[in-house]
Amino acid sequence: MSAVFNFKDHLYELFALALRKVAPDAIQTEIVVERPKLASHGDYACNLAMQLAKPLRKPPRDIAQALIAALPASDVIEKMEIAGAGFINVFITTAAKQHVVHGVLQTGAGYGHIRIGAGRRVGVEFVSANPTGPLHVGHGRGAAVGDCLCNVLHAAGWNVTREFYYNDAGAQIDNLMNSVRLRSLGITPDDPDWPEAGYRGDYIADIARAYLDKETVEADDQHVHASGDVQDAEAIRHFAVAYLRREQDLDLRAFAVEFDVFALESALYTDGKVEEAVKRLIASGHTYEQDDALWLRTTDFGDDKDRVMRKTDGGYTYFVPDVAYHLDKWRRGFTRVINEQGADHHSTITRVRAGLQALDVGIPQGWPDYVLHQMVTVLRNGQEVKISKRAGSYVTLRDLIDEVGRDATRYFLAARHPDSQLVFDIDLAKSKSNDNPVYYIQYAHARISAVLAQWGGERKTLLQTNVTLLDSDHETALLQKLIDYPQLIEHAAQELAPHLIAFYLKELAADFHSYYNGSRFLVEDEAVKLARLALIAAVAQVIRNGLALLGVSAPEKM
RNA sequence: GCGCCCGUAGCUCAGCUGGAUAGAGUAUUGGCUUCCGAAGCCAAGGGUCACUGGUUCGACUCCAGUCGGGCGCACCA
Repeated sequence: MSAVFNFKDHLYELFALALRKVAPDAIQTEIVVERPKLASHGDYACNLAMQLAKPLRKPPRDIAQALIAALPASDVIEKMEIAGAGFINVFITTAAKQHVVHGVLQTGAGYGHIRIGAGRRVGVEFVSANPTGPLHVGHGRGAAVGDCLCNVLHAAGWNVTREFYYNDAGAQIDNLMNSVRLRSLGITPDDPDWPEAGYRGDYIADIARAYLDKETVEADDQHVHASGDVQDAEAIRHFAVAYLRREQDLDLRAFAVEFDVFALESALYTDGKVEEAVKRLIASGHTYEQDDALWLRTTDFGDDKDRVMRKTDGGYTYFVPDVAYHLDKWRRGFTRVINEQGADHHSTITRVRAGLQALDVGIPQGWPDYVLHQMVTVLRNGQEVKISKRAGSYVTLRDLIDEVGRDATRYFLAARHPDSQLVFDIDLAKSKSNDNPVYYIQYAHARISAVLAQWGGERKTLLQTNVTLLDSDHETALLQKLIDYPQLIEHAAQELAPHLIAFYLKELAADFHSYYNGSRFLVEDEAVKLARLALIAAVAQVIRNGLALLGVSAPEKM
């Protein structure tokens, strides 16, 4: 298949050649080829002439004229126009655009897969909830954004490893153990003796009951039997962590999110990785003893004050195992790592990066990358929802999935820029009507499926269909939208912005619905019929591909 | 007080590394089905892009400051 429909890169190359001829002394000038907002401005526009106006000291329109004259011939270009201050607007021939239909139908689920990742490895850590309670809506956002990001990076040609880190060591786990122990002894959060920091949710009582009933839970490929002994703190701790890990796994499964690696904080201690990292940091000379504690001079690496590594009581602060953990990631060969976390963890970034720099093992500055998502508030009947019976003080992910379904939950949590605070409107997500974008997109897919089913022909017929009849406004708009899809993947992967997929799909669905209302497909004229069916089959394919990236289903009937 | 994020239509939000007349959904108003799915389509109204200054041929976009909202500022994790 020799047909070109990556017109953007194609034009970029042509303009680069023209630049060499017109302005050999200014070949470093950045070339930008973009899609204009208005159709009257062509399919692609280049601002190179305006960029060159200053170095060449000539009017941009004259330079544009020269660039056009110097541009190598291309049979995909219908015409070029100079517009505005000196834009070169390029119009692509409809014939060239039509090739995309066969391109999509031939590559199928692979359409949109590009090679910018070049098979390089990237480790993406997300969710990483502590095993101290059920997953809540904030974790859900992390799961939806992180999973979609992984899918996008995979489509962009990266070799992605999904990783979940859980803190099964430290003070909060002591707190969990203690809360379960007290519950086992019949003490409730209402009791005056209940500790201030104790976990209060109903799930603590569930764990205590299971422990007393000597249940067995299966989590992380191991079976943990409860002894029922209320005095055995270690046994309670072990059981409680396993119990909550199982619950979180069930939540993730319900959300259709899978991980390749589960990393345990406790293992970093038992494997000696924490000790080793500490030794390296001391050897690096960036540490010092003060007030019976060991400090890391993070101010050497841009922090605003130094941080304690080893406390007076001999324990390490949180970021020390975190540094050890990231050293381990580095050694596992992840030259690129992306951590998707809630924005409330922001303060650790500087510390972890500083620790990694202090190790002096060749880790580049600014490694790893972070994607931080802002807080989620949940709305019902226009009121903010805070209370969940199970969790005590927040909305669980399971509640949301049960109430509005997996598709809508994933869509709504992934469809916003991670930097923006998110309002999750339960009533909107539940509504099976025109105000719900998930159904709007799925409906487009179901409509196409229905038409194709009614036609009843074979898919391979469409692969050979003559598509030169596709030239109406609606049809060329859809062709261009399909052409844009691979560039969308590239953009979303570069910007680490999975929400762009959701917006694209809404636009694609809108273009289709508009086309649908103005056209009939199962018409008498066989050539027209097959051409239109081929087009909408390609649209359905791209909707499927895009929804798959979001982890949302593409039903044939609704 | 310091750091990070945000501020775009009544509401929820897009706006790509600066580009041409700032967009969508929803809500409001008015239209469209003898025919493939009306969970749809078409149209209208709705804006000081928080504010001020700067950089630029060009600023919603970049920089500085102000105001407002969120999060974080432990020898917690």
